Amino acid sequence: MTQPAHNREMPKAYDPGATEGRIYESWMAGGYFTPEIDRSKAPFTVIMPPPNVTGELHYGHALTIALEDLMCRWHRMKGEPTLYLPGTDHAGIATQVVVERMIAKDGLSRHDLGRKEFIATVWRWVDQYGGRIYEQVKRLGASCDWSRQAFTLDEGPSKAVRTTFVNLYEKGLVYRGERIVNWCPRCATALSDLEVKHAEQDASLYYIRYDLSDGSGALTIATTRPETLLGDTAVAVNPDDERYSEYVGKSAVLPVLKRVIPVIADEAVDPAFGTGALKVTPGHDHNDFDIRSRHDIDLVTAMNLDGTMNENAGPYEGFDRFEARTRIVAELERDGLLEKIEPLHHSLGRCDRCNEVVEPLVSKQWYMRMEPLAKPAIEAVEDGRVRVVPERFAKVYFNWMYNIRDWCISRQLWWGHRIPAWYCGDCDATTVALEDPDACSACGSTAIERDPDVLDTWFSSALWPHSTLGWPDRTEDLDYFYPSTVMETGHDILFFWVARMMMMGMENAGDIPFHTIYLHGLVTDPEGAKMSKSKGNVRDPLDQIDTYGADALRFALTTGTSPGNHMRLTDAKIASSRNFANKLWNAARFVVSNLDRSGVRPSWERPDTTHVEDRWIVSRLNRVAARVDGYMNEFQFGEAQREVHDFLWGEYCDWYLEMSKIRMRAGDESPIPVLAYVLERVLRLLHPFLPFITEEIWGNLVQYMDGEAGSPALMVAGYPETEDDAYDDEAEAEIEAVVEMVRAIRNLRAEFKIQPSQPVRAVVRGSAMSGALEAEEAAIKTLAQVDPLVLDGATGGGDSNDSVSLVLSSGTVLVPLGGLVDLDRERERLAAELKDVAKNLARLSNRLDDDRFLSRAPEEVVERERERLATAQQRRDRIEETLARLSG
RNA sequence: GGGCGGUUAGCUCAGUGGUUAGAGCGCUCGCCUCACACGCGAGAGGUCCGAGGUUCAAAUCCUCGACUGCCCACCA
Repeated sequence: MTQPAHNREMPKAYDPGATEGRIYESWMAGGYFTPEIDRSKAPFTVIMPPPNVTGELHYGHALTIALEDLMCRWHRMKGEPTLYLPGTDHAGIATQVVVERMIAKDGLSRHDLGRKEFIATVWRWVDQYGGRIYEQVKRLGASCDWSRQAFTLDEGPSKAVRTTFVNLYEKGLVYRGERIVNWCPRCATALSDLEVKHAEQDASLYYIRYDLSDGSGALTIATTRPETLLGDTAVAVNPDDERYSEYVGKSAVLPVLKRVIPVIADEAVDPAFGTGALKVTPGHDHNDFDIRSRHDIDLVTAMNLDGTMNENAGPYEGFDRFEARTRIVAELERDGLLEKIEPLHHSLGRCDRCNEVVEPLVSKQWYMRMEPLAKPAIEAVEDGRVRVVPERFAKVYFNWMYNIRDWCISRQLWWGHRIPAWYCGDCDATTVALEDPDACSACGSTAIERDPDVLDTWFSSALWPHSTLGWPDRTEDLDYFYPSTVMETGHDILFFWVARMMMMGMENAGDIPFHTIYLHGLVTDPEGAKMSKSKGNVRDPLDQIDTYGADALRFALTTGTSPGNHMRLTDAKIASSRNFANKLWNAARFVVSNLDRSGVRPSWERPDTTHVEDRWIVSRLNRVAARVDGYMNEFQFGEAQREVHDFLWGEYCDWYLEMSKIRMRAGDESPIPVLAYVLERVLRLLHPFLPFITEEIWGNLVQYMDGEAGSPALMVAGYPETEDDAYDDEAEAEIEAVVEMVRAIRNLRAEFKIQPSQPVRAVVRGSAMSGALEAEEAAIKTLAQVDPLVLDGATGGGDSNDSVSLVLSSGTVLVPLGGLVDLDRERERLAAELKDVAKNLARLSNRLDDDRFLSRAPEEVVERERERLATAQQRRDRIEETLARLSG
C-alpha cells in the first residue's frame, strides 16, 4: 500500500530534532520577538535574569526560561506588546577566574599581562565564547527580543552604573571606609556578607593561659583560632562577671610575642562561653573590631592579603595562616600555656565562589548605605504595589530588608565596572565624576590616581531592569516598558538580586522595577539533592533536549509544580512529556489526514454543532479554556497545563476522536470541522507550554482551513477566549452517560475474559436517556463491542437470569452471558453495591436532615446535595429491582 | 538562636473550605483495534504524619507535637 502524501508530511512519530531549529528560524524571520510599541495597550515585560557570560545552560536557566517564556507567549497571544529582554552578566570573579585559568596554561598570571592586556584578553574570550549561552537559550525556544540583547558591560548599562555611583556618592549613600571585611585570600578580594556561606563543621577550641603582667595570676581564654593571638590587643571579660572583676584594668602578657595588653570589660563577652574570658583581636574578628570601637585599644593586623602571616607575626612571619596555627599551638604546648583542647562544632564562613575559608581583615573599601534605600522598597511590597508569588517569600524579604546592613561594593578584581573615584596625591581629596577627570576637584592637582578596584557584579545587576531599557537616558523603551511586569527568578537570589533591584529601581528610576515577583524553587536531581559539580550529579539540559526535545523538557519542568516549590527532575518525567507531545502529534496527524482525504475545508470559527458529540466536545473545550485562563492569571501554570493535557488526552483523543471515526466510517463527514476546530484551539492553549510542536502542527493544519488564518504564525495568533454560549450541560450529561456505559461494559468484558473480537449482547432497561442513547447507538456498539444493543429493554429482550446487570446512572444494562454467569455471585456483587449506595445515601440524608447544614450552607451546596441524594435513590431502587428479579 | 517550607497511592508530586481525594511513573491482566506500542482497554493500590480545635462542612484554616529540608544570624 502506498503512503498517502500527507503521511509523508507528518511522520508517525514527532521528531523534535528535525523541527525545532527550523521553527525557531521562522519565528526570527517573522520578527515576532520584537514588540511594537503601542501606546493604546499596556505592555507585558519580562527582563531575563542575565546568565553569566561564561555560563553553560543548566536546569535553573531551563526552568527560568520555561516559565518566563510561557508567560510571554501567553501574553503575546493575548495581544499585549510583549518584551522578553535577554542579556548576560559579566560575572566579575567567575569570568576572571576562567580566563586566569586559561592563561595559566601558558604559565602566565594576570599580573604578567598587566591590567590592560588582561582585560583585553578577557574581552577576546567573551567575544569568542560569550554567545554560547544565547545559542543554548534559543534551543529552549525562548521568544526573546534579540534586537535588545544586553550585556552588563555594554555602554548603556555601564553608563547606568557610573551614573548611579556618582549620584549615590553625592547623596552620601556611597562612601569609602576602613573596616573589617570578609576577605577571600584565594580570590584576593573583599566580599559582601551575602557572598560568605556559613557551614557547620567540627573544630577545636583551644584554652590558652595569658599570665598577668604583675604576676598576680592568669586568665585563660578559649579560641578556635590560636594563630590570631598574634594580633591580640586586649583580653576582655563581661563587666558583670565577678570571677574576673579584679582583673579588669590590669594587663596581661600575650603568649609568644610577650606583648603587654590590657584587660578590659565589655558587654559583648558571654560569660558562659569557654572560660568567660575573650582574646580581643580587632584586626581579625568582626566582634573584636566592634569592641575596639568602645575601648582605647590598638589594632594589629598580623596577616597579609594572601593569608600568610606578616611582619607583625614575629617568628611566624611568612607562614600560611593554618601552618602558623599548628606551629603556635605546638609552641604554647611546649611552654605549658595550652591548658586543653576541646572539640567544638561551629559554623565557619567560606567564600561563595571558591570555598576558601574567609578571613576577616581590615581594609579600605567602598560601601553603600542601605537603610535609606531599603525603606521605600519595603513599603512597595507592604502596600501591595509589588506582589510576591508565592506570598510567603514576602516575609523573608521583609526580614532581610528590616535588618539590612551596609553593602561592601568594591572588589579587588580587574574584570568589571571600575570605580569612578580618583585620589589626589597632593591634597588627599577624592574626586568622583561621570567623566574621567584630569585634575583633583579640590586642589586642581593633576597628580590624581584612579581607584584600582571594580564594583561588585551585583551592583550592575541591581540596575538591570532600568539599565537595559536605556536609563539614565529617558528613552522610549524606558518610558513604555518600565516597570516590567513580572520578575521571575529563583528564590535563592532574593537578597542578592531581587531586593537590590527593588531598591535601585526605586532610587534611580523613581518607580518599582516590576509589578510581580515570581520565585521558583530549585531543580534537583532525582534524589532531591541540589545539583553541583562537586557532587557530580549535574546533568546537561542540552542532552535532554537532544533526546526528548525542548518542548518535552519545558513541559516536564512546569508539570505538577507549584510556585516556589522544588522539583525533582527525572528522565521518566521528561519522557512522559515527550509522550504527550507525540500524542498531540498523532491526534493532529489523524485530523490532517482526514482533512486531506475528505477535502472538507473547516472554518476558523466555532462550527455550528447539532450532533451531541460535537456539542459535548465544544462545550468541554470552552470550559477548559475558562479554567486555563483562571489558572494562568493566578500563576498556577502547572494546573493550567494539566487542564489542557487531560482534556486533549482523556476527552478529545480517548473519546471524541474515537467516536468521530465511527461516524466518518458511516460516511458522515460532519465531525471533521469540529475535529479541526477543537484541535486548533488546543494548539493555541498549549502553545505557551509546547511552542515548537504546536507551531509545527499549526503550520500543517492551516493549509486545510477555509480562509485566512488571521495571523502568520501560531505564536502571534490569539489565545482562546471562552465562549459562554458554547456551554451545553445537556450534551455533557448525555456523553457522560455514554462513557459510563461503555466503560461498564468494557470492564465486564475484561472481568469475564471475553475475547476482544467477540461481541456481546446488551439490553438497556429503564433509561431516562433513551433518546440520547439512540443517537449514540453506533458509538456504544463499536466502543464496547456490543452487538446487538437493545435500547427498549423494558418491552422485552432481556432475561436477568443469564445476565450480568450493570446499574448505571443512565439505566440498567443487562448483558446476557449464558453459562458464564454465576447467579449467586451476581447477587453478592449487587448486594455489595447496594450496601455501598445505602451508606452514601445515609450520609447524604443525614446531612440534608441537619437544620444547621440547611440554614448555614450556601444554597447551591444544599441543592447539589439534594441532586446527589436523588441520584443515589434512583440507583438504589434499580439495584433493588434487579435483585428482586434475580431472586425470582 | 531566629525564620520559612515539606510530610497525600510503591515512587515523584498536584490538589489555595464543599461528590466517595487525583495525575504521571511503576505494578497486575488483556490487546501490534486502519492517529499514536512514545500506544489502547481493564484493574489493584490512600488512617491525606499524629493529637486537639474552629466550621453546617477540613487533606485544605488554627494550636501543639513528631520527622525532614532550606534560609538568616559576628556562638569567640
